[in-house]
Amino acid sequence: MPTDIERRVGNLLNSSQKAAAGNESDATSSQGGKHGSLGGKMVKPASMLETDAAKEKQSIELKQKQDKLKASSSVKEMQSFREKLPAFKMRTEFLKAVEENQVLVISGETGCGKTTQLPQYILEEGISSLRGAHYNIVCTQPRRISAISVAARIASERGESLGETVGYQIRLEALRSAQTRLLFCTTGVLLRQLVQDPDLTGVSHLVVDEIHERGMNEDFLLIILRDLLPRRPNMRLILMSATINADLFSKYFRNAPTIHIPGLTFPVSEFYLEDVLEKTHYEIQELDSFQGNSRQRRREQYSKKDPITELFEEVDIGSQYKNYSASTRLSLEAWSGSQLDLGLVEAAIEYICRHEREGAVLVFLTGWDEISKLLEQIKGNKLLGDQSKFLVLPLHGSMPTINQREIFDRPPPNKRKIVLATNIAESSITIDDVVYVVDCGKAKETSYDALNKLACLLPSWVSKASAHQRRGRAGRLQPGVCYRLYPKIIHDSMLQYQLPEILRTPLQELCLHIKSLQLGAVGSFLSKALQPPDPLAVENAIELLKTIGALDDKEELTPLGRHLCTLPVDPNIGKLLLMGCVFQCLSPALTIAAALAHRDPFVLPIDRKREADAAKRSFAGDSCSDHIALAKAFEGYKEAKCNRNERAFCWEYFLSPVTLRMMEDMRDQFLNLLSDIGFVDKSRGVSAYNQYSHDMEMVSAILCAGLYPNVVQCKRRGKRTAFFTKEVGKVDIHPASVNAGVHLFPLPYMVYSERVKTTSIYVRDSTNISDYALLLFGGNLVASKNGEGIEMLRGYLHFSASKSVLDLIQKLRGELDKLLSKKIEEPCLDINVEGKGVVSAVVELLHSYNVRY
DNA sequence: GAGCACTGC
Repeated sequence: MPTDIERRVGNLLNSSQKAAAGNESDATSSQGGKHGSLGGKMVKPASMLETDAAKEKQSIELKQKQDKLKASSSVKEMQSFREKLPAFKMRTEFLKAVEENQVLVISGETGCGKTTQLPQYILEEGISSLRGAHYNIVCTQPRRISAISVAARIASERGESLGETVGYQIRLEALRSAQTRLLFCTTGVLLRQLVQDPDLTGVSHLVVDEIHERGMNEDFLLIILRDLLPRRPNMRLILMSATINADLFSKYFRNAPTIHIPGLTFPVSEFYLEDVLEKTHYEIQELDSFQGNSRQRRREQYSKKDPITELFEEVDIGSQYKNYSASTRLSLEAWSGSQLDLGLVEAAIEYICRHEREGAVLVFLTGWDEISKLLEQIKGNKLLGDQSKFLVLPLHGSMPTINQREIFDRPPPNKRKIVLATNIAESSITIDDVVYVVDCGKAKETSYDALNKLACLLPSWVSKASAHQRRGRAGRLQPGVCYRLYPKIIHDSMLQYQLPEILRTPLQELCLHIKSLQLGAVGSFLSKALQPPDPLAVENAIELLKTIGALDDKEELTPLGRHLCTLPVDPNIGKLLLMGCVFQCLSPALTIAAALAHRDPFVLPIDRKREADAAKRSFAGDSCSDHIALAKAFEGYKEAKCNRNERAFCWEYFLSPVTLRMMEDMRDQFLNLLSDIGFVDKSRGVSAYNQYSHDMEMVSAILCAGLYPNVVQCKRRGKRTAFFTKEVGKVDIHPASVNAGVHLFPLPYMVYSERVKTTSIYVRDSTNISDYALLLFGGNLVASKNGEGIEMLRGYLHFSASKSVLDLIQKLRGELDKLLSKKIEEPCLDINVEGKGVVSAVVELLHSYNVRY
């Protein structure tokens, strides 16, 4: 480091200490924190504030309105449709059970009407018996789309407009009013509401739908509810599950009674691999170990086969399949459970198109790569490649086709629609005209390796429940057929249900949420779960929260931790937001936080991926940062929007307009929350918080502050760079990153937000940062044992420099930490006044980096 | 040197 920098920083530091001493008397006072604000628009029934007389009046009005609507012809027509649903036969029994039991478990198969009818019965009955004003029914859904569509459906069945008696509330969007008595919301919204109202005082009936999916939010909610019920003896809890595993939930709630409702769907016949081979005469070729990509082969040999696939390899094909043709038996011998044979998929589709009646085909594949390859293969197929007869559409969460109407529309006559999808089509997207399903039987699934602190995303066999759900996608409007491209023996040995999400993901955000709801010690709280997570996974989460300063040694929330609780994002991203405010990089912090918390706005087109890659790189410039690329892309979008040119802009730069709009709303939400907790004073205008928004060094520094301890060491290996992290050693930069393929980096470290094991251990997003950024904004500094440097991350990172430089940095860091903890305790403190010298010293030091490593 | 399951506050 040049000596003049050392001198200047030293001077600045000295003057800062003087400035701080002089300012002590006129330090700004704290406004205190207003935690947990949701903008005051959440479940707070107007009835709570009203007198009994007013309630009585409201109940009468509700009944009069309902009676009037019931008499209308459209509602009568709806009523006769509703009476045909299997749920209708159970109406009386259901209402009686709700009356008599605090907890009730409903299991009902698809098409039985449980989601649309049961909450509606409670509402109708309540209003009819003049209890309407006292009712406040809340029904949770795991997905935003279902909260809206179910609420809309019920409003129309009742002949009302959405937002009157029936409404919905999802993040950043609500349609409800003072008259709303039945509210559909996402589980996440209800969990946030619990911060302000831990006893759900306004709720008379709580319906938790789709609990069989075992999402993290739903499992978390169930623990809370079991503890809450004794405090709310008048509240009713109804749990709804699509599968018949109701026993598990019933037992969890002290043997709560269960009601089963049969389904009403069209029959779907099914064929397994052996039948498909007989029908198609397709011959599976043995994977030749001497040919093809040698690396691929090696990987396959190293990776142990899963137990289900192994099981099939022990089957004696000759005797097991003696009634099948010789060619089928040969194919079964050659079949590899670990590698999907796209030729087989193609053959199955071709068979359907040649021999089956009309109707759309839905193909379940695992990911982008398979969809893309199969699409290419189909293009070259003599029959299927005819674009006048076949409309082949990819359907993947990151593909631009995701919002195209074509997916849902009926194709013109004599044209067959073929959709190549991931499991997005299993529950999130419903295509009504599907008659044929081709199921490869696998899906990419996250798992969490607590020992190595490693998240994995690997293809694995789906559960029987998922296979059933996929099959059901063929029978929505008429009888259908499901072609399963795996042997029946594989199906029979699949897990009954997928492992619950709480056992498959890192738990830091959940742990922080538990602390914010004051639910006691994290470990003992989670041990009460339906299926408690691995204690090591809990320990890892708590350790991380301690490392970032959200929890103290006693596992209690620190002032920083309390701020992080109010932000509906992962704790690291929350810290990024706070540091963005403090160091006046607010705009990029909001954008980057929104993208990391929601989804990447860059789409991944199949046919133009090189161009898409180049577009992303053009935003990054020479920053070596995916995060800065995000910020720049968003800036470009905002500018284009000012010129009413955003559609063309998104098209040109491969951005998703839907994701960008969501990001805009999320930025507003974050800004409001930051203002609620005092980190932003809106009266000063946002420009006051954007002084360094275009300063790469400062933006990188707040990224470091937020994303720590997610640090990668870049080590030069000849003409290339190799990357390492503390927990897993060598990692690779994800090929979709702007840093992929860069051989040499200007700075020695990276920070990242996501590291996932797929075909290799990848860091998905990264920003190249300097050692100064890490020394000032990373973890605690510890003097090396030999006295010749500084260590971080328990000795994993080592910084050596002259003693004078190290002393200086330690001193500056000490001042910075003091300033920051004061700021965290008093969010409205102006650090440019309070710590004038410290901030300028930090800025100067971050900019002094011109030494290439 | 080569890849991007899906939700949600």
